[in-house]
Amino acid sequence: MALPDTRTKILDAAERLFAEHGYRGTSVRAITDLAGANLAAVGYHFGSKAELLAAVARRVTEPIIAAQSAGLDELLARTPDPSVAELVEAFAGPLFDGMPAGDESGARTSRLIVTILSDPAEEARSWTGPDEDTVGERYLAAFARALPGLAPQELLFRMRGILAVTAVDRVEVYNRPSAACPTATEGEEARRWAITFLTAAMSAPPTRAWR
Amino acid sequence: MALPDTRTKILDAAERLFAEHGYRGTSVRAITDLAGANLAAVGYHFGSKAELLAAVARRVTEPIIAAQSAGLDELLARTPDPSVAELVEAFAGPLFDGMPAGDESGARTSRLIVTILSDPAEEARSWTGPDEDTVGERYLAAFARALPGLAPQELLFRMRGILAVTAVDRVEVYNRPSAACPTATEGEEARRWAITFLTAAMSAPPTRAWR
DNA sequence: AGCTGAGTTAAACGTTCGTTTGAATCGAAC
DNA sequence: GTTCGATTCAAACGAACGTTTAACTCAGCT
Repeated sequence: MALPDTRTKILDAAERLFAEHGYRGTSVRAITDLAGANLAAVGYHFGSKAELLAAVARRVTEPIIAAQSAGLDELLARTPDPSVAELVEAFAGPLFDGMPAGDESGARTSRLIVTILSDPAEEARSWTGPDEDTVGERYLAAFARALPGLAPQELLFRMRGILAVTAVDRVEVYNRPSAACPTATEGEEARRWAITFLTAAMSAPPTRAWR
Repeated sequence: MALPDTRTKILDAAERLFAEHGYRGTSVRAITDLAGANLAAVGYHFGSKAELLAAVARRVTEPIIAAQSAGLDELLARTPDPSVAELVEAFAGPLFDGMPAGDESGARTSRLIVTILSDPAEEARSWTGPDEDTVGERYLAAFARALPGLAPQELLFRMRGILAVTAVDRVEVYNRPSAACPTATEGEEARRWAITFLTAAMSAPPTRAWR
């Protein structure tokens, strides 16, 4: 087996530590120690700690938004008007993938996303791949067709709710004190619970106008 | 008007800065500078930065859980078996209160709660008032009666979903680039959207057992 | 006037941080 | 064998951090 080079060793260590302790709670020294690399390797390979975070974030989010995009493509190839349940599954499902079995990397990447998205450090919000916006807008349009009569702002609110439920659940799974490693069935159960929870929520009739 | 003493001036400044930049992103010097107090005042009045965070968290969360508890009391005094919609309103409503009008303090406290709850720093999770557990368990029991046939674990998942939706929505409202101050109608709209979204989600039929 | 104790102050403590430096090391090309 | 670019290394840089110290202020009391 080819041993990984320093660059990916640093990426792996940073992914783990950023997920556990956040951006500000992780020192470059802790990353290079865990990676078995020299302190200056971060500066050499990535330029700065903030650019290292951007590289970690891109590596983690790329397969997820790719799966979301592919899922929507499949759906639209089968029918021009997918149901709310199908859209929820295609959108929220990839956020749960990579999780199951003893492998803890799935839970870690989920937690990493949440940690990055909720990190108050401005460095944690500046990486912005261009693709996740377009896939979000495509789903927005599909949901708008599946939910006629729903005001655009309320639809936006509900789509944020999807991200909220999936993200916070993953954090909770990761944080639970006992049984640190969720079993495969637990991960699959959470996925199914989230789908039913969110499908019902998205399918709710529009809120009547105020007053 | 009585000018506030140093202790509350520090509490106010810390609440604002913790909400904006998180625990690790806020220095004691920044707090005392904003409060117009001396650097050593934090150590004198609170002991340490971590204990200051605990004091801020308690001051913010106490009225919210008090309102949640009072709302449940009112509900149970009226009927022994409240509906899911009533329970959602009583539980999630106080998380939206204090928000409206040009006053930005409501949005700030909401963001503070989210920032603290999601902060990876261990100091941010150690304050734990004893009351919020009991009120959570009381709502759990009430929801269990209103939703017979729902497995306890799935019910727990759904209650976490309530917190997730309300919390993340508030962050998004606070973070929006344009129109930094949400108007009263926007705050009230978000509250009503959340109630319908969450009522539908909580009322979903139980997920069928896996396989 | 003199003492007391809570509160404030400037200054410094030791530590950790992200980053930079310049030399050492290595395999491949010539 | 020598040169070269890429990589790794130990060491140090200055800045910022949380905390502590000891002197100082000042109202309230005897």
